[in-house]
Amino acid sequence: MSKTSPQLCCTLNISGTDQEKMIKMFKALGNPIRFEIIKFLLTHPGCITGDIVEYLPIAQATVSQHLKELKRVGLIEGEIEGPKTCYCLNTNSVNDVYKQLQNYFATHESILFPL
Amino acid sequence: MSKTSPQLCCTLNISGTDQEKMIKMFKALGNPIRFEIIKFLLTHPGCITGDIVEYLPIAQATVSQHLKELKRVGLIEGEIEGPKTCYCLNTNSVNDVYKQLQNYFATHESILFPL
DNA sequence: TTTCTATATCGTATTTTTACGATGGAACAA
DNA sequence: TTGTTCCATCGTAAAAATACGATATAGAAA
Repeated sequence: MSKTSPQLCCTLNISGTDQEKMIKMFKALGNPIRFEIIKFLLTHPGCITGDIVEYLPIAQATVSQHLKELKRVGLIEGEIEGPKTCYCLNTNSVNDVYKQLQNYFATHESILFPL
Repeated sequence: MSKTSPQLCCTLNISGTDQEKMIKMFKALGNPIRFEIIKFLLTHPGCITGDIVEYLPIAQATVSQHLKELKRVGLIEGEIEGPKTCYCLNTNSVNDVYKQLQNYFATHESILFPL
């Protein structure tokens, strides 16, 4: 390619795009603790912070920090109920990312599924 | 759940498992530069390091570092050809991760695809 | 009211990531 | 041989992530 079509430089000016959202979600899922939280919420929808803290081998403050990050990127939602907070997956966001991935695979099918 | 089934603590002792591999790939894909490299390889299979360096707005050493990381987690492969290195996606690994994701979605279909 | 419970946030220490220039080595060209 | 190109690695600086104890706050209970 160096000697053929000189492709324009990639600028990475993609703030707010779907791709950027997907990258943030990948990053969030790329941490073992946060991945376990997502898995836990799959099997325990609507549980409270304390349940997750009890399940994980880390301090409560750290769990809270991870929950905040998962909420920030849109993977989960928290609903305050009195002194507790109920967390559940944001299924819409999760589905959106999954659809984007499916789209990537469909678009580059011949490369990703070689005969 | 706090008052019902006391679930065992998650130990995160998952070294070498498929899940750990997937988490590492998520982490690798959770960086904008590395995501762009993967996208570039989708459209420019078999290109050399210099092509990627030319495309991205960062230094050659940094690109090389990211390529090393993508190779480490198994998303790409590099083949040395004389003084150059040809990179391409590891389609097997990519497909494996995709299949795992499909499995997660299928297993928790009722939660992830609410009516 | 006071006390307790649940959880978010603060402050901070440690580790990891990211980026760069400089260097080194391997293969090709002259 | 010498010089050049390509690219990985080294050394390092800056930024971000991760973790914890301590604290604050809001609601429930006493």
